Amino acid sequence: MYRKVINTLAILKERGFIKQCTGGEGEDLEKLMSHSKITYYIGFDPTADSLHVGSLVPIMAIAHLQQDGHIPIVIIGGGTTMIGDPSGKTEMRRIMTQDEIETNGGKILEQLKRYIEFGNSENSENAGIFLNNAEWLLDLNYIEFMRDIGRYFKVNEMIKNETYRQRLEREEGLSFIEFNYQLLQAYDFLILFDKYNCVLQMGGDDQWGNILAGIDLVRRTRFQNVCGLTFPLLTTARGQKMGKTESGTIWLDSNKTSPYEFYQYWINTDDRDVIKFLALFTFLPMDEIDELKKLTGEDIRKAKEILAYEVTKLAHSEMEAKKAQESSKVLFAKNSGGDLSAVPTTVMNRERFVNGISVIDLFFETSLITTKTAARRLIEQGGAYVNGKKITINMIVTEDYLENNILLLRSGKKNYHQIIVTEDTMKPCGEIKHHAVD
RNA sequence: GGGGAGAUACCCUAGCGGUCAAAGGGAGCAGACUGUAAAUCUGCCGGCUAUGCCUUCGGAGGUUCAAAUCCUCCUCUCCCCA
Repeated sequence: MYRKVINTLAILKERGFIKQCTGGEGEDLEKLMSHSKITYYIGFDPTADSLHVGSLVPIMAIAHLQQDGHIPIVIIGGGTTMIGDPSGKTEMRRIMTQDEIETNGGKILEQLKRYIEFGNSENSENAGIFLNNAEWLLDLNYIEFMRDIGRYFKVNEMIKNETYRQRLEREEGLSFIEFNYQLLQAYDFLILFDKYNCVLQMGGDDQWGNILAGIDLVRRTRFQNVCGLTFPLLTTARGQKMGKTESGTIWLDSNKTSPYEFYQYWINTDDRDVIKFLALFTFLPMDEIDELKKLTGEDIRKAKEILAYEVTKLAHSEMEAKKAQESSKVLFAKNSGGDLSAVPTTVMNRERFVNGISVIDLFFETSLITTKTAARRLIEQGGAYVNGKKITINMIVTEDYLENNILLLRSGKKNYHQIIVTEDTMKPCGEIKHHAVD
């Protein structure tokens, strides 16, 4: 391991993971962590069947701590999701079934395994623990809960909380079950403290109030000091939410966002974000990152390439990262003859080209555009290319255009798509899905 | 429970009988410039078998030659009072 710094917290701090921390500058936590290995937890939202780039901050934070020997607990909010966290939401969230949550949770666990070690047995001293809080929330008895837990929450304190105050002030309405969210999350912390001696909860900065509520609950019921830590809520330099692009969310699931697209997302990082992202989303040592910080102008692209490669390697695999990198180099750095297999691909039968296929139809059948009107517009505006040549609206593409049974389409400056032509008439047409391979 | 306001394209928002596929802004796309960055400027921005046709203005009906605009009912949202 590259680690030179002993103090884990210092690592998180210097890499930009810490927004707020209990105990001033985190002295309490520092003390706790220096004495012994601690158990800490983060909750993930199981509302989607995949995590996305926005979840990478907590994931990396968990990984850093685990690499230092601490024991992570990941919980998915199977119980709390059924209520919906009002934090920062203007509307109530859709209520999901346990089934959906279970399924999503399973997929999320698989993704987390790339970053965090979860041992089923005692194969590791600090293997991660994966839990669904439905386990203890679903069977709660209302009266008992009110008596044992509810009594510790003062409504006048709660409504001072930013989360609730906004909702109350705007008179948008805050339903009683949403108001209870904080109690449940605090209760999670208490349960984890009791069962696993979990002493630290981490989360996005919007979770600060909920985390403090949990800390209070443990103090009041168990007379023990536990800690909390929040991550900054990241936006890109342009003010976009992390992981959201024009074309949608950047998922960790390779079926939803291919490794190539994933790589492209990162290599297109804004200049101003590169160093910050290297620190947060890769395990590169800080002194190396400091070196990259010296790059200016066009050279910053080198740092972006490293960022894209490293992050893709973590999320998918070294092989996928290499393929994505090579394909990108062929397309953008004009390294000819390289491997283009990572580029989004559509397979079509040779038959289609015998009589020729109109460029509108050709583009329409790829994921480059979604309607024929868009295809027409793209071509008319001069943004469509086949094999690097600008095309016109009436063009018909025939076998003559094929180069080794491949057509390379381009939309705009940087959206590539290849069409592979097959002789086999039995093979169905369609997009090829990319799967991450270890 | 009483009173009021509203639901318009991806989002915000105008339109309030024909000239409305629907102003403006944002987002997005394309072009120029560049470094697969940012900023800036220009064009596009419902769909299609495309100088025309089709479907849109919460839902269902109705009035009219003509409805996003008027009427009726329904659904939902917000505000004020209790």
